Amino acid sequence: MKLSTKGRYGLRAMIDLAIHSKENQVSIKSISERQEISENYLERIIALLKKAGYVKSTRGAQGGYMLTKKPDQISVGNILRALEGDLNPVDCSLINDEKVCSESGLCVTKFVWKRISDSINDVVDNISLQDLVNEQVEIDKSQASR
Amino acid sequence: MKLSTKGRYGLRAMIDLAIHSKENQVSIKSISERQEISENYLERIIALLKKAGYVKSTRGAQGGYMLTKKPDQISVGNILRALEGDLNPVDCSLINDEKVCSESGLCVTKFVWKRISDSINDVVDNISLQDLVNEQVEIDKSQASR
DNA sequence: ACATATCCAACTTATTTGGTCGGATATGAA
DNA sequence: TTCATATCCGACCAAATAAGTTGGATATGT
Ligand code: FES
Ligand code: FES
Repeated sequence: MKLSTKGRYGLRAMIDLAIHSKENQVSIKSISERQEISENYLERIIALLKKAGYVKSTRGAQGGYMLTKKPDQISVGNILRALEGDLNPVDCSLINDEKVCSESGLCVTKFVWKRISDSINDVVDNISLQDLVNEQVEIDKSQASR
Repeated sequence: MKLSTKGRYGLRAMIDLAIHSKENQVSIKSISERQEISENYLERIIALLKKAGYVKSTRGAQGGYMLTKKPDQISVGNILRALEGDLNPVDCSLINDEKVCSESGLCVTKFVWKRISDSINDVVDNISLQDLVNEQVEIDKSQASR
């Protein structure tokens, strides 16, 4: 029941992008330095976010990445699902309508899984990237004044 | 972000025990047959539940397992945490006060992890084993009358 | 031309998951 | 007492997944 490093690193990368890509392109290298994540690995993570449509890129010198939308239009749920796949605690027909569970009619644990799933998705879909950026700005402010 | 088979099998085993261990001891073998879980593996899972204090055993012929408490005194959260460890999406100081996260003062993702964690635990702590037994009885009833 | 970047597939290594196996021990019943 | 039925328990194992690396191809501003 743990998120992988993809989800954790990827969320930090998106916060970093939201803060730094307002006008300029942001390179993998600079994110990697600020966030202390391996350049190579970060590249693969951002590729997933690009494929999911939350990030766009420009190649070549002075190139880099930017968000495709405003941070308040991207939820933490969007980001985590792009990186981790669905956030359901089990693969169950009731939740993701694949035909995984046989005899789902007799199954009672599915009610538990469904409620967990709903609650997780509810939380992450109601936190936007902008919310986290705001928190970060607050933290940085109080750090600066020490 | 998935539960392992331990959690899934274990919860089913506990429901089975709640239904069948009202007066008699219930053997691994019989649970394994009803739930279609390997005897050997189930044994290891139930050992965890025993260690956590939700199940007691009697050795030898006619032996087996019983619950230590009434099903309404055991929550799904109790069971899942005994089998899976904590249900937090990350190992973070804010949540489980191990000193895992360095610079937690600067970290903003922890707010996300905390809210996910709280919501999961809230759900599972508010479903009792008895609730699931009741659902199961309903399902069995409607199956019988077909 | 060249330094700076992204792009991308293949590879590697470490860890976790999902078991199995073999025996030791306990106990009710014949 | 013997035997079948159980739990107990540590060691072992294979497959899958996570986590990260490597090497090169391609694009582009200066
Ligand atoms: S877990 Fe999907 S129906 Fe039981
Ligand atoms: S994840 Fe624990 S402080 Fe950031």
